Amino acid sequence: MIVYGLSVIEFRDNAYVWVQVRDVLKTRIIEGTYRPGQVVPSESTLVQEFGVARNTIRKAVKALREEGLITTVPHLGSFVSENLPNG
Amino acid sequence: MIVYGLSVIEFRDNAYVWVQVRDVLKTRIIEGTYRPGQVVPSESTLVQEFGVARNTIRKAVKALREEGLITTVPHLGSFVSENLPNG
DNA sequence: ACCCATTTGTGCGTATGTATA
DNA sequence: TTATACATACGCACAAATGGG
Repeated sequence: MIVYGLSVIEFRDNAYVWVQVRDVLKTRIIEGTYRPGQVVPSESTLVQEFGVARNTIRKAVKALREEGLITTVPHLGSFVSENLPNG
Repeated sequence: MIVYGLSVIEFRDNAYVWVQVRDVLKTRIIEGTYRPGQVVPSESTLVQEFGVARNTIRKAVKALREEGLITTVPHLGSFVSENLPNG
C-alpha cells in the first residue's frame, strides 16, 4: 500500500514497490497526465507523493527510460518522449 | 566463473564468490593496479564489473578492510592503504 | 561575477526478503 | 540451522550542473 497526496491507493502487496511506481507513472504517461515533451515530476516530488525512497523512484524512472517512455537530462529533469513507443 | 570487462575469468567453482572477488581485488592492490592512496572502484562499479550482488561485493570489501588493505570513508569510497601490511 | 535553490548522479550504511545448499 | 548469494528498499551525504535573481 502506498499513500500519496491526499488519497490512499491500494496496491498489490505481492508486487515490488518500484514496479508499482513504474506502472503508475507509465499509466500517467499513456493516459496523458504527463504529456509528450513535458517534464515529469522531479525525484523529490515523487518521493513525497508516493512516500517511498528516492532509490525506489530512481529505479522506476530508470525502467521508464529504458522503455523509451521518457528521456532524462541531468540537472534538468525527465521528459516524456515525443514519440512514444508502441505497446 | 565470473565475466567482466572483455575478458572471461575462470574461478574455482568450489570457492565462495565473495572470497574469489576478495582475492581478485587483493591481487590488484598488491600488484599495483589499485595504488596506495587511490580510490578503489565503487561498489556499483564492482557490481557491474564482476556481475555479482552488492552484498557480495561489500563482503569482499569488508574483508580487505579488516585486513588493513583499504580504508573506507562513508559517502566517499574506499581507498588503498598508504602503508600496506606485510603478507 | 555571484549566490542560491533545484535536480540528477553517485557513494556507502543498513535492514529485509527469497532461495539455495 | 546456518551461511551464502541474490534482490529489494529504506536512509543519509555530497558532488556537479542548471537556471533564476
